Amino acid sequence: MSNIKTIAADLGVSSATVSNALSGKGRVSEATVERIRLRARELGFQPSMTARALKTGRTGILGLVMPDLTNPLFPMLAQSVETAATQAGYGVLIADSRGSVDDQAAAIQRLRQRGVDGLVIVPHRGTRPLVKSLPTAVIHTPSDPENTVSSDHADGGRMAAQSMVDIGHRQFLLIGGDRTSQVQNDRIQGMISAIKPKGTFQVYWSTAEFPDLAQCAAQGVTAVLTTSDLVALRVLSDAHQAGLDVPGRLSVMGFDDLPLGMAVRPMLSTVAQDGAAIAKIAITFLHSKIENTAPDPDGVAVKMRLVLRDSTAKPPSPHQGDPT
Amino acid sequence: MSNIKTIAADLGVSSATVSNALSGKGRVSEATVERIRLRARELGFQPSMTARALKTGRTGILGLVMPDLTNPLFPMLAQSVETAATQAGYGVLIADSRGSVDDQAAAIQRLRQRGVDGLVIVPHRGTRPLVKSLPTAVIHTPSDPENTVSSDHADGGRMAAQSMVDIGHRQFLLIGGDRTSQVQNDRIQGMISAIKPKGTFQVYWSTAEFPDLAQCAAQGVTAVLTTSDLVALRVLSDAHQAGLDVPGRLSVMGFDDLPLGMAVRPMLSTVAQDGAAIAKIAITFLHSKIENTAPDPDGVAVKMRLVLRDSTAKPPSPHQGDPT
DNA sequence: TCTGGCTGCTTAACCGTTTAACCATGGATA
DNA sequence: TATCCATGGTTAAACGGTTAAGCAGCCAGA
Repeated sequence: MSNIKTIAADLGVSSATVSNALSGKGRVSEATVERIRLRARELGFQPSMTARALKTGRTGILGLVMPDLTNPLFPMLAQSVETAATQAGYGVLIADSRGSVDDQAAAIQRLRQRGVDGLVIVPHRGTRPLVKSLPTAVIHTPSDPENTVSSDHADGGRMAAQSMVDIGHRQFLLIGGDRTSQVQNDRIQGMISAIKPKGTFQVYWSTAEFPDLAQCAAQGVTAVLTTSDLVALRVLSDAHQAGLDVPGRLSVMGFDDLPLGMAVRPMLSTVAQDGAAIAKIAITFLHSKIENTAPDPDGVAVKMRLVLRDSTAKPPSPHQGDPT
Repeated sequence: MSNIKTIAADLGVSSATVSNALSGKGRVSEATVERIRLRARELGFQPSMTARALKTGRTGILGLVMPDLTNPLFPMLAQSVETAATQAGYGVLIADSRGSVDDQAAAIQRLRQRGVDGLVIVPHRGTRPLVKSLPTAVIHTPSDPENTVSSDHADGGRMAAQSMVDIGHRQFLLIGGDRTSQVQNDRIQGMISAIKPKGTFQVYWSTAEFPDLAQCAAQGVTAVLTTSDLVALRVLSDAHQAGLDVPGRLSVMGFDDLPLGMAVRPMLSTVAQDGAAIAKIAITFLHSKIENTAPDPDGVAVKMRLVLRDSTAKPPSPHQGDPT
């Protein structure tokens, strides 16, 4: 492997000059810079990140801590974060905190030992990461005071519900996945805020009790809003088994725009996160903290995008209503 | 931050002794080792991975290269790899090759620049990674000569099909996702090998043409085998819309055991990968290559596990058969 | 008593960069 | 002509570990 000294010796200059030429920092003549660049290219010179890290104290690596890598959102986030990080010149080290809070702390500890320059944390339900003396971006939900940037989940819920209200729905069923999730609570609250002025709703949490769709429909419910595509899929299945046509009789809205939404028929209407935007803001935030330049303070809540597909439609017109 | 010299100065020994004591390498008296350990603990000493890496030429980091992080299998694999790597004392740097072959090369290049000690590659469709002078574990399929370790996809397909043959199915519909995928081809071949002795089959590739289920059923097909849960989900939906009861009239088998399989009704029968085993073998392989100790040569093909849930059952008995 | 080997440490080089400090040269300015 | 500054470098010291080589002291064996 060629290093800075090889090049220096080759060209009869000092290694400092090579370093300066390549980084554009010191005072080196244009001609020398060219000679050095050329030789470096010829030799396929790759600076040792390790040596640089040792000297500068910066590894150029960011840690990505997620509660559970099997979380269906992980791929999207990982990809977005990786892309944004790469663009900003960082590498991404992953750490799975495997659900437990202790493991989350251990994972952070491991990353820190590896000398990461900063952390992107998707916090474990109900925990404060508490990372001291290390730049940290928390991706959670705007209602979390620790939040750095995230989707505006409440607004996403609101949009989803509002779109249904707008086309005539009045009686809603809201189904959350896990009642301990702050994100899902925010989504539900957003939905409620849009429904309240004109309609009625009931809330269920699927981990506790899955509602009887036939019964709900009989009572006049025409739209089911969920906090996750996975829950919506279950709703679609149950509706079928109950003989309720979707979207003819019942509209079903998912959340998160998972790949399954395109595979199921009817294709799921859902609310998508702008992972790219979130990741970019998070990385930019970290970068400015690491370089301690002025932080970019905007974009804490990233707008979600309503994706209307085939599982939602106008409610059945009243004269076709269920006679029960 | 305390370093090895702080401790050395504190205790009146040389930094070499501290290094030796902590790593258990040189000759240090038991008493001194204890004193050093104690002081290190007191100071919360964390050795600088960076400095160690510079001297030893080992970063203790592995790169994980995947064609597409939004691939539904990524979470499982990432989690397993992360777990196995952590256990072996490695960190995991991720790289998304975003589908394109060029990007895959670029991703590998980036990882190499960061000084990773080895690579776990899930190759892009139809490409040879071609990584020279860097320990590499390829997770693909046993039929790929470059393969280091992977699920025995063909055997998984065989198991899935055999289980259906065993309970009486004779006419099969096989649906692949992408005909250019070697993994999916192997699965299909495995299925065929089990069906051929006793039954008949047709193969479709869903990216090209999705079969008309009603028609297939009319022609006597009683079981649909897919190469992915996502495709199976589509089949389930279509079957519903065609009025074909699953599993009463049609059995549907997925592949990969994605989370959606538990959310849909009927719950999907599927074939699961043993990600933990694959990851462990891959990491062990890399580790032995890195330390160039004798490699552990077994376990190239990891057995898959048949998960029978509610979407598969005996075929309808002949006297209830479709009269058309 | 001398030799040899073991024990328990120290010394110092080294890994490959970065960077502060210094220096020689030449041209412009006073 | 003496002074000053800009230019284009060089030198050497870090960064924080690892590790080969060396060395003093001690004990055992001959």
